[in-house]
Amino acid sequence: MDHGPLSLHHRGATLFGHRHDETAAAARRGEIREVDFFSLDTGARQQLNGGGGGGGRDDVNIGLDLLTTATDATTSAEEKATARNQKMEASAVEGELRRVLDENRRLRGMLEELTRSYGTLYQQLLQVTHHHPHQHQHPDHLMNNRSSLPRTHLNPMGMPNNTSTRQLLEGRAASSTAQTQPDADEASDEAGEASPSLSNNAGNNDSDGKRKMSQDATALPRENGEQASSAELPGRKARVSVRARSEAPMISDGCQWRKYGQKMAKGNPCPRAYYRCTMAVACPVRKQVQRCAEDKTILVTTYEGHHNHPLPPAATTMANTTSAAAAMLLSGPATSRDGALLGHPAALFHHPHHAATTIPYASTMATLSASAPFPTITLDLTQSPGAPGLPLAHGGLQRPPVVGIHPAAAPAIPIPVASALAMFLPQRAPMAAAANMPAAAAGLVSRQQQQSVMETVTAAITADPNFTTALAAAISSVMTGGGGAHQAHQSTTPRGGSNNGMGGEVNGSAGVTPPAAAQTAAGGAHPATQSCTTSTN
DNA sequence: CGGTTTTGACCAGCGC
DNA sequence: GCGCTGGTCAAAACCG
Repeated sequence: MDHGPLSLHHRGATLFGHRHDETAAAARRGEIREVDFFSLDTGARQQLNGGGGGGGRDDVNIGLDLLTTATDATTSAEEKATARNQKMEASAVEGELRRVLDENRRLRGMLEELTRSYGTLYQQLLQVTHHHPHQHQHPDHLMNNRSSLPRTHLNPMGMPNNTSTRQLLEGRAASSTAQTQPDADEASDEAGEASPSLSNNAGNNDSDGKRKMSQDATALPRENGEQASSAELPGRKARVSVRARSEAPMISDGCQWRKYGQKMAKGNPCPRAYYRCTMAVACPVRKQVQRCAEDKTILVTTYEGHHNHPLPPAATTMANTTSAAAAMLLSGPATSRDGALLGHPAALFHHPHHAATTIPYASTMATLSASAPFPTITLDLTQSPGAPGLPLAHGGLQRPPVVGIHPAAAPAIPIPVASALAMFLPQRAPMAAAANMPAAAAGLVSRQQQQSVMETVTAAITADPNFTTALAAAISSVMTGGGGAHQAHQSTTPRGGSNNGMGGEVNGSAGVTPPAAAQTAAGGAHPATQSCTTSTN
């Protein structure tokens, strides 16, 4: 705001004057994205054209001249002085532009990066959660009672579902815990979840059933005709709440939404808006948008339901986040008690060997609230390490950011993000060993290799200011290092033959489970998330 | 004109 | 049973 015409003016000048060097350099550093560049370019041009009929362009030309004619021998001394001044000004402008560029880039890429990062993180969390033996200590019926319903809502944004992830995990878990029966059931469960819900809502009108619709609609029919057990716990639906700083009335998550209601919620002067997805007919996904009462710059978006249609790549990032978060919420110990929910992942993350490892750029708190009417996980994207309003200030670390998992009624337990990865890594080998894996497969993730991978992960994350890239690289390293075990586990899954890990998931799903495949493909189509998505799936 | 937003009304769940 | 609250519906208004 403060930059106003000046900044735009500067942008224009620099864009025209330095795009060949600075932009290229920035592009090499990965700091400038195409969208940012062109948006700025457009904005600058608009500003230039709109304000003074080409006057801005003259300034731009001056800027160009500064660079090209400053050493011109034919320039008069006066012109040289002027050029010198202008060059200094250009330098200042350049610096200002860099700052503005960076700010603009961060703002524009904020949501995408956040969602992508957290999607990845929570897929990791999901995986870790599934590693936890507690999950398999619960009887199958308990799992069904609690998890069947919510799991139909696990993909609030219709991400490539967690099917592949869960298959992977369940495969590991099955081999690690030897409790194959619940896993098999869950696997079939997931097969059902991966099935399209298109047929489900084909005859469902909004006018029929009202709230029942939102429950039944999200209780997708299983592939084998089995009905989701939504009726078992009609009042409990998984929700994923995302807190993010945004001046916009609604965060752009890649989906199309139609507002169908607005309500004044108790205790909040800001109205709560209700949206439903309009990307497909009868898509059951809904979301609520409300500003935080305490800080109106914080936008709280709560997702609920499961898309019954493929999503654009942009939407899969949020899908990854919300779905994995919901999965983490719901795939924990088969209990709705906060303490248990807390204990499960927290115990995992407080690994003595890795708890001290931190990732510099993660900056969120995840709040599990199972005591609410709906089990809700809140992803707080406002816990920025940088300045307020710049949740992903790439360079502005001020404190070790953490991911916390805690019940609503308890103080957050900060968990170093790398612990998630750390826990993800070292657990693989022990789990593999416990699962009586082939020695060759289990040996792929030896202690030393774990350490090496961990170091690689840490190095990648700490070296790259781009958290997403770093995380992708980290996870790629993880998957590369543990790929053997991974695939060995994968082969134990009911559908392991089709989904042999990472890239295989995309390819395999493309012809196996059409809707999930479409979603998976959509997710995989995201250039930046591909490595993460496919790796973790 | 079709899609979206607005807004009052309705309904269900829950606590007292 | 009653009131409160959250969630949804649906008609009217609005918009491109």
